[in-house]
Amino acid sequence: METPGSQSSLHRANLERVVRAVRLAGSLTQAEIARTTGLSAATVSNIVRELKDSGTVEVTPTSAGGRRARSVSLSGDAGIVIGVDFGHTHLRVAIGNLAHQVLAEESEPLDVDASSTQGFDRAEQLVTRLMEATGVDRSKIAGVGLGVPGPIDVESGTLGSTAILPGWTGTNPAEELRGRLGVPVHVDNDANLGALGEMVWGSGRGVRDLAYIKVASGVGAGLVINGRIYRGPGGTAGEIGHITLDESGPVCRCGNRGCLETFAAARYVLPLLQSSHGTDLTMEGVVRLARDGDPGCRRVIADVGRHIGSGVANLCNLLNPSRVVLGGDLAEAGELVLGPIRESVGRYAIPSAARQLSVLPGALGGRAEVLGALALALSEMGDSTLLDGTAVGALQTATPAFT
Amino acid sequence: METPGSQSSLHRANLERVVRAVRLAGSLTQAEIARTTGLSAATVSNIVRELKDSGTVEVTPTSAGGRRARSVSLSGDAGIVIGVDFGHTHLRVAIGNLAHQVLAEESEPLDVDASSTQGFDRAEQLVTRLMEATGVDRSKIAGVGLGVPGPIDVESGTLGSTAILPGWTGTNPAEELRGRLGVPVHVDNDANLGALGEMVWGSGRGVRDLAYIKVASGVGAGLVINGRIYRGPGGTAGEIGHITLDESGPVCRCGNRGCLETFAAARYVLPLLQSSHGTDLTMEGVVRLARDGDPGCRRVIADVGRHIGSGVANLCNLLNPSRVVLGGDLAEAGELVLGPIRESVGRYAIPSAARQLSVLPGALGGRAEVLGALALALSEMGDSTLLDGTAVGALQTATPAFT
DNA sequence: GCTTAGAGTTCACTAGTTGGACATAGACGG
DNA sequence: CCGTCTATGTCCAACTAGTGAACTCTAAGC
Repeated sequence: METPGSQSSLHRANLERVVRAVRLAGSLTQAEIARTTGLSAATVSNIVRELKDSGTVEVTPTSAGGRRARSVSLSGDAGIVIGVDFGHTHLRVAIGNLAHQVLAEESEPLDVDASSTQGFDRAEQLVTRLMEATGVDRSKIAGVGLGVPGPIDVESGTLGSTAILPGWTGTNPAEELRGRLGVPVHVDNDANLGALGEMVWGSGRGVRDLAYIKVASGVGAGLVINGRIYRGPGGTAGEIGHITLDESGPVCRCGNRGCLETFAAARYVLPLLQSSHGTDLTMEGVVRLARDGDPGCRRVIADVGRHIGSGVANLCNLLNPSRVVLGGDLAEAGELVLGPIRESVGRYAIPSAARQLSVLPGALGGRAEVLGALALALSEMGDSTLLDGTAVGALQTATPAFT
Repeated sequence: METPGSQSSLHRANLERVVRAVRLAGSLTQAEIARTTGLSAATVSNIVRELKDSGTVEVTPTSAGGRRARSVSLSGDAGIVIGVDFGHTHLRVAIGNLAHQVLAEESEPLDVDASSTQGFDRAEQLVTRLMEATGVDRSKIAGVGLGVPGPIDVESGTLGSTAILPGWTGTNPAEELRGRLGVPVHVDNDANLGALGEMVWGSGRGVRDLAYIKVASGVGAGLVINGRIYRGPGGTAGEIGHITLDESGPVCRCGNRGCLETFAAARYVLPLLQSSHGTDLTMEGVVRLARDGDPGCRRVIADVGRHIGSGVANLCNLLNPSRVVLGGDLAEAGELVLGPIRESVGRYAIPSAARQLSVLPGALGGRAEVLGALALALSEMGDSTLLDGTAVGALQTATPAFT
């Protein structure tokens, strides 16, 4: 069945080429498809017919302006994907279609200490509710992307260190959700998904090499290299939170001293303000106070920024990305934290690496991870879900918007 | 002419598939080619005939053992590639064929302060001499890989900071050599080429993600990610020498303080031994003395190792490679330096990242860079030199042994 | 209303892969 | 020593799929 060098494989590649072109552009006429893909008009004509028959694509008879151009676009209801994001304090679900449009999105608070069963129950309920709200049939689900706030082995789907999610010890979140929803579930950690989300929909659009730094209760980074999430052979790439900034600094939960995390993560930073600002402060609260002018909070945030900048400088020297996107609660602080980051990067990175680097706040806020989960589902579907007429009848390109 | 989705492109892909299979295996019968590539026997038959006619491949009429299997192998003289490596104190040239065999190799001392013209003259002479020694016709040269010991913009071929190679200011080494040899020249810096060399022929075989750390007069790293050299959008990835280990450490030539380089590079380390061991010490000398038991040299090398280990730990946390290969003069120290590196990595990297990391000495010694230059020439030839019957008549696969 | 130019379709042609038939040649057994 | 067997490589007819050219269609512009 698999004939890797045959004409049919060429045909499939051409189908994917067309779908990718349409997805990137939103909608195109056949002539435009022919120009952008380099295929001949005749071939495009055949391919579009085939895609139309399989329901992957919609042809709107008359378009704007011109002579008689029929515009081709991905049919929104050919299939949908679902993104699920478990955070430390929330659960978030989004539903999108193959055209990269978000149809519905909702979040609700969720206690970290909730048992995993309870978490999955809530997730399933929320998915069901949103599916009903959008009115799409459940059989249309083509895939699910799942985000968890901790180290996870993408291959096996098992959680790494379970110290972070105590209630989840021994569970396999992807398997769990697959069992409940009956569709393939792809899982990754929150930093990687944030990177993916910002890359497809947010501050990382058009960039092939970026680092997404998420500062929350921990500090993590999602790395995009050559347009793809890079996880490393062991799956633990991006652990920027545990690079050493000061060998004799505070002891970190990882067992070392002076990790970036001990200078930047909420659990180490908030206590600094306890005596002056009370004990029930959150990172969000600190950011809000800082924006309102509170000098102590401003100082703390600037210090955090400087330390993050040191870490980012090391990252730049090693990887030389063209963009760094800051996510997590801290990103809300805007220039209050970005300024010090840029300053530190300018000081500690070699000039040629820092020169063409831009440091931006994430454009998606807390939505980055769910949307990244959507993107994960879309991209993973890529080459596995073929258009074999059956099932969703959908045809997806590999790495949708990553070209 | 370029029809990205046509049958001819499929045909070309199949040609490359066959050549790649043959290259990886050394020699194969047609039936074996059919099995490994998944193509049908008939197609293989046609392709082999075509390749034989174009001179890319040789068919030895009778092979070992079996019925009547004719074994197919790359014809050694279908085309050759040349690697040229400029070091701080030497010039090295190697000649190889398309079958990944090194035909000749030679090095001679070269003063860094030599004018660039003199350097290129010497390189041209050495190439000519080796070509005569191997008896291969000059027209067979398919490509040249060139290594320079400093930052270079691979796209434009221009040298970056010329502080390191003062006599070379304003030259474009690739252009220069292209002019003299009349063939395409591809250039990269020494660390990247060392990584490539070790990956194809040395300690990095079979690994898709590795870092090659070269410690010489400076400290640099060549990163291999997903089987390809990663240079970063700005071309300066791998600058591990300038990650900050100690914010109040010694001032580095880059303008910062406490860079890894100030603890590990020859120019900063050798002075430590001046008062006790005299002034005309080289890194090689220190390594030799250390191996012979000199306690001062041992201590210095161990300290260097510990600092390198700190840098490598940061690199592991960020990139999580499966292997780190140590190159440069320092690698000769073997366990004297690798031990402390491993120890530091174990201490400063998070356990899950360090767990499946192996730290090995380079297997190629000072040859890593030239051989990497060969590999660069081979891989760059890949998709640009098509088999259009003309010229070398050669057909190369993209990224020869990197699959 | 006529012309025109770009859009999409049809058709004959061609490139290229495939399965099956066929020839070949060594190995094995009698 | 000879027939049989088996795997190899080649040839041929069938089939798949892309392409250029001719053709049709529509709306804009004069």
